[in-house]
Amino acid sequence: METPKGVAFLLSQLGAFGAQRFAERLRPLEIEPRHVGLLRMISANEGASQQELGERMGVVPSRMVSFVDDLEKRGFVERRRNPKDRRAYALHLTGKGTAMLRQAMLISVEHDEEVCAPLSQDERDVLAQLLSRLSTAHDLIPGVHPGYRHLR
Amino acid sequence: METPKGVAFLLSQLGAFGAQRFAERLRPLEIEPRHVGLLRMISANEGASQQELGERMGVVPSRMVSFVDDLEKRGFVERRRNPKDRRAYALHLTGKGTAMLRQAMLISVEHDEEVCAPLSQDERDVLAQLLSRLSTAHDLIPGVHPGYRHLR
DNA sequence: TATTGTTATACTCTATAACTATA
DNA sequence: TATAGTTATAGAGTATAACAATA
Repeated sequence: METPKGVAFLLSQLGAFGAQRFAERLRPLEIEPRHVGLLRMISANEGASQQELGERMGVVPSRMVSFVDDLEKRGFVERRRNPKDRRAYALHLTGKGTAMLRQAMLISVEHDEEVCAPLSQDERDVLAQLLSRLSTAHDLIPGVHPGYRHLR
Repeated sequence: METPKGVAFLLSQLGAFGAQRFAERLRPLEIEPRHVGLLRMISANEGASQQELGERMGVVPSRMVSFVDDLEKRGFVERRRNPKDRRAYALHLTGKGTAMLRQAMLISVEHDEEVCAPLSQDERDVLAQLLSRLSTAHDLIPGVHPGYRHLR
């Protein structure tokens, strides 16, 4: 029974490897990949409520609480009461949060450079294009990682 | 702050998506992706000891116990005492285990087909070749998923 | 003493469901 | 009654360390 050389296995293997390396790179900032994802999500949807974001990311409400707590404790995010509906919060990045997001994005670029280092520039372009098409064709949401999702 | 379009994120996103789909496909067999990995590992290393395999897969000894337990309970694997060293087991696939592995490999091929469906045959070949090169360049072990590894 | 496998334990993560406050 | 957010809780997964048998 030979070793699988399928594309799906390689994607999963490389994806998991890259995610681990990215987490290591972020460690000095005392932040995790999923927090970067949430910071980006808030930045792209300023003022959205917790559950709105949770729905887009596939995160259950109770989990969103501690998730946002993490970022609020560190001073990266503010929960502002929505005067129109005082049950809901409006989430906003603080200056500190914006700065942290920017740093994380820089690390993300470095990380990408490391992952693609074995390829020429042309090859990277081809790879990026093929992966983008797969991602789109399988209805994956840009910037949303399926690891956030709970199945079923 | 724009959506990341980096290769590393796409790999992680597609890899996680594919892993979830593969797990769904295996569900009727009441087996999980990691068990398939272990079956394959045993098949490729008949007679190896638990800890030998654990070392190759990056799985800690205590975890290997319940891992192998799972497969033994289902009758897929046999623990045979090694007469040369009666502390160690020699792991072997049963006929049932071989049949299950074969079935899982068929599903794996179907799964690969699904993941690659949006691409032409030529594009799949290009993608497979680029991913293989990345995997090799980053010293990933063929058929061994980093998710089995504990970091540090 | 060292090594293979096992068990006990403690810790983390997460989903479900009950709860509160507002609507 | 319904909804946003929260808390309590229980279950799964996993690593560490202590342990038994054998070397």
